[in-house]
Amino acid sequence: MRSYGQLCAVAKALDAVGDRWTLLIVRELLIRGAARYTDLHTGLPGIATNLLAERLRELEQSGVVRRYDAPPPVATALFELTERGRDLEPVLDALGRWGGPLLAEPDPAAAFQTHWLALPARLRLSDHEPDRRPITVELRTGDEPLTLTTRDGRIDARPGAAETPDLVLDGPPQIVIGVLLGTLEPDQAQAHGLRHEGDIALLRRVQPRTPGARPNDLISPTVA
Amino acid sequence: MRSYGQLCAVAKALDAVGDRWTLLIVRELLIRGAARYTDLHTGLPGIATNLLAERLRELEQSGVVRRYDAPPPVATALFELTERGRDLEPVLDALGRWGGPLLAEPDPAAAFQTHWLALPARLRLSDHEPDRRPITVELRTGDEPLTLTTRDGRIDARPGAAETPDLVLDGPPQIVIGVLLGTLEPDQAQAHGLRHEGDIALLRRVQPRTPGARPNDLISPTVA
DNA sequence: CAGCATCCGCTTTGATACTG
DNA sequence: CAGTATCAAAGCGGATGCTG
Repeated sequence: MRSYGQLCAVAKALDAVGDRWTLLIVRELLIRGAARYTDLHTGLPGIATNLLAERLRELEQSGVVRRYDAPPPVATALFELTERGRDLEPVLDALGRWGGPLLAEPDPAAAFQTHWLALPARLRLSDHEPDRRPITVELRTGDEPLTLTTRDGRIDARPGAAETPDLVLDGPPQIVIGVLLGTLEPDQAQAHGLRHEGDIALLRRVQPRTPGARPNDLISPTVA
Repeated sequence: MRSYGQLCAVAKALDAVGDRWTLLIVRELLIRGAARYTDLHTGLPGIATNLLAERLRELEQSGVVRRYDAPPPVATALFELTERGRDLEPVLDALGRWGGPLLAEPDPAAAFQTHWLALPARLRLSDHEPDRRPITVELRTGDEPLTLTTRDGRIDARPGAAETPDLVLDGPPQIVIGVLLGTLEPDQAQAHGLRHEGDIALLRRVQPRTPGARPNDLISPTVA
């Protein structure tokens, strides 16, 4: 992109990561750690392959992304964030918090991939009772299951099913997101297609405590 | 802009404010409060006038900006952020913190306007001794002076000179920024053109205490 | 003058095809 | 798998003109 040419920290940041797709590439790398080109391409539905290649080059150039050859027997190129790149997490966090309410608008054409939930899960959920036995929540709401586990007061998110989940949530993505973030009450969520197995009361242990999210905020009137 | 079409809070946020210039328009409105079209245009050097008009329309559409007619005798249109728009402040804050180190690269072509300092001043400086007499710092480093004053532990920034400043800083923008944020030691700053009148020791009262910014971080080796 | 709209050349993006 | 090549469409930047 052409530089804004302004001696301003915000403008300089946007010079580096303000291009179309760039921050979503960072999102993918924050979620996945190291990733292959193909992983990034499938995690960013809609991106043109030449753009992905060009953005990765620019991000490498600006010190946000590191590219390296995976050791044998993998023998493929991998991309990962540098420390400077991981420093973008607060930017993604702020954008995600601001954008959260926008998920309420029904958008039937929107793509959804379960691993996208890993970022809000790590940034916005936590374990309020870290001294009790760890718990495992399995989400079934997209292309693959996602498993959340508590560890040291924080939440880990990993793709795949859990062996012995304490709670399984199954339903439309918007509803699962809403019930996880506490913007949708469980009974409301069930009316919108949420199904669960296990102890739904465990949710309170990980939901954000911060007020500010009013109940049903995430669900627009047309849905609710 | 074309939507990313992804059910992800970050992608939705970028759908709304990811367009070129959009977040810089929000920056101007965060700094200025209410602003006229012409104020925005001069505060955003390089933007095409039709783009500014189009972005303002989009921001109004998405509930970020409110447009209204100023009461007589002003009789001009004013733009200001809605509450939803002011909620973008953490996004600008995160971007600015990440972009701060990029200001170190010398960029002779870059434009600079003093009022841009008002945002980092409010977000990153504070008064660590709010019970003492308020202080006033005048910055002379761009198109117009900027005056910082302490109030209730926070920092107000207003354009214009101070009547009786406790400290006046004068010098190149990068140097003044560095010395304010504490990434440049006063003696180093003086070697790079900083001049001051008054009590330079007052700086410690408002500089960020957060570590993380290492001395001279803001000044690249080629400058320092 | 403030607040745009129009026009035009240039750059960026998106979609698809192709390659080592 | 990991891209490059190609080309049409959309977006942007700059200049200019219009309107209250």
